[in-house]
Amino acid sequence: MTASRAINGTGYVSEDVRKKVMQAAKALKYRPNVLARSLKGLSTHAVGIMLPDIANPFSAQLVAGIQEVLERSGYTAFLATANRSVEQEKAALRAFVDHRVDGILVATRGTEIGNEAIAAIIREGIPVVTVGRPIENAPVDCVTADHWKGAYEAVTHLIELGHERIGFIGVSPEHAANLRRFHGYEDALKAHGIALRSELIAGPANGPAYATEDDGYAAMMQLGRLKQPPTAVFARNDYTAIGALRAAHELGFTIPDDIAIASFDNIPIAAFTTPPLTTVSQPIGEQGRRAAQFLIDRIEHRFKGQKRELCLECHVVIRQSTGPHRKRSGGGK
Amino acid sequence: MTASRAINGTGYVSEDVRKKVMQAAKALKYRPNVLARSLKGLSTHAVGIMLPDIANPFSAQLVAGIQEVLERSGYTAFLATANRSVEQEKAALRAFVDHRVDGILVATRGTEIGNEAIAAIIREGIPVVTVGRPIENAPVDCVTADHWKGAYEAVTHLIELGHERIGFIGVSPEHAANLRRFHGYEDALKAHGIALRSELIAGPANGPAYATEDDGYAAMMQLGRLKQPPTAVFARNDYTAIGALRAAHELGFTIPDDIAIASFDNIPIAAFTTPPLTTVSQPIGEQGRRAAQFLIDRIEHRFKGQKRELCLECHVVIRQSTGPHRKRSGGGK
DNA sequence: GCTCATTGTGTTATCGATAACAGTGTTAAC
DNA sequence: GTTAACACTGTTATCGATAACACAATGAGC
Repeated sequence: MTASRAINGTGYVSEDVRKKVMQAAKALKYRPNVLARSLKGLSTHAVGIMLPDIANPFSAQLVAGIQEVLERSGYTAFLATANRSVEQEKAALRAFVDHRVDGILVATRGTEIGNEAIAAIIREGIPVVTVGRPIENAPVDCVTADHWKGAYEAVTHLIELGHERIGFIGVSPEHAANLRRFHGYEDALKAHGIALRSELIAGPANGPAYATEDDGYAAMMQLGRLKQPPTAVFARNDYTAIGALRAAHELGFTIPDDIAIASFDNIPIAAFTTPPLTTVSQPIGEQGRRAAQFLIDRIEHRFKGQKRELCLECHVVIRQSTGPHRKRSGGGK
Repeated sequence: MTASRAINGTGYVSEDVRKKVMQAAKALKYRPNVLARSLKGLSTHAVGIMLPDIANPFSAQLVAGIQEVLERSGYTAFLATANRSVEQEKAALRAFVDHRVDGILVATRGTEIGNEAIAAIIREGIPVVTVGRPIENAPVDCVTADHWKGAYEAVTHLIELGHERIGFIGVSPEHAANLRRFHGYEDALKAHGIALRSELIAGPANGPAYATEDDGYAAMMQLGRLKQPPTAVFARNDYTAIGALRAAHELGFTIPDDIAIASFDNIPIAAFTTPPLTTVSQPIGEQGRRAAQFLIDRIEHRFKGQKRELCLECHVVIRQSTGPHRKRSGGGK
């Protein structure tokens, strides 16, 4: 009808009629049916956000950043969680597509299958932007933090404190290859002329997927029982570091005197552990804001290039878990 | 077409045709258009979950519980966060309704306006179930934990340790009336013949809405500077308690010897503060599961009564922040 | 006065799924 | 052998919004 024109302000409508329509709309509490609209291929003004999980303080800050930008542009966000199950992730992505969101932000860890699912969505013409998960072979914009550099600087910090036997906790040697944080560790050692020792690398064997507190506990137990344990470890993330702390205490090590621990993420708990953790902080909110902007640019056809990638800086937060290193009586080869 | 019958398994379709349709569907990667379906008033098999925010570990556990049940019944969940803004909450609820979810789970704190928005949704025929937020005057099912009893038991624990001057942190005396945790505090004192002293109640003046770490800090500063400070405080939630801990340390109080602190929620950090917090744990996952079941019962018309309310038990987790009370030299009137 | 542009309004068709109905053929019942 | 019941399949109309078009009425320009 003419009503559609009046409400959307498109085409010719006399002021007179327009007012009447608006009044009637208010009186009847009219709300346009988003579904009917999108059935015709129009925008739903909704975007989906795919998260690894919700417990994660990372997710919270990321979503806050994303929402800030989305709201400003009139988009609504629907969230979904994968809970580390590729099945759940695929189901949620499908649900987003089925409900015709205008675009999707993906912040889960990468897997082969997941990447294929994302590529399929792109092929359907729905824009996708990932956070912390660059995707090869598909025109998917990506925003990340420089995990490599963050890890590099944290490990350099350990080296500058005098450590030479520095372990890595949170991934098995076989799966370390595609973990940027591991490369940062590796390269920092190399840059200071320290040889990489695979016996100082410990973590779960289930691929590069994730690493939990329990994984950290197990890994530290393994390293702590070596004839010559490391004098410092870099943990892949704070949860892993917390598990490592627990193991170190049980083994009777004093932190940081016997073993210094640094990690990654700077989650809130990291400031409250005993001792508080030295860890790498990444600009999460900013990643969310940038990613959201990338997505909106795609949705509104303001950016049509092949692929944009953005990498933001991290910084090391120094706390007591790496306090000044004193050589142990029998230690230091 | 006949295709619809084949795919949905309704009405008569010969086995022969059914197979052909299924094959074609697979070949074309056919996905039914949920929107078109719901345009006809049918189910979208999606439900909305309205959360206060995401940082909250409460949200995480709640969603996990909810998802568990939803998934089993073939529903997809879309989450949204209110971030303490009634505006955002209303916008998100409207978005859920616009996108025709089958039902909504609401876990935000109550406000007058929010309640009215929920009542309006119910009137539109969309089932709503709330968690921890009973709503008067509307047929909204609700699942809660017994905050009253939890607080009652925590405060009783303090009393049994010998405390008599027990403060309450996290709400101003004027707004305490509709806070169940406060009533638990009040009634525990009364039951043990201890008079309520309004000078020992401190919290933000901005209504019963919420209380943060900063609120806890400010409140403890206020109580700690009294001529006769309390020997114990009960904090409305763990964040508030953490702020209170910080203030107490700054004021030079030793916890628990000078002031014992108990709180509510048992968030993960609570086990890692110095000293670890005695706090009340509520069965969050179970609340989520029950609420989800309530909602599905409504959606699938398996329950048609006026209103169901369910209240689950809490329990006190004793840690070092309330360690055995030793009378202070000059204290204890 | 005629043509044409401009402004305003109503009509039809469409998106995809499906309910309701209208057919066709086949078998069973009396 | 006629009627009735059943099995199957195709047709039409519908949900709500809107693009595309058709049709008025008005005024400008020559």
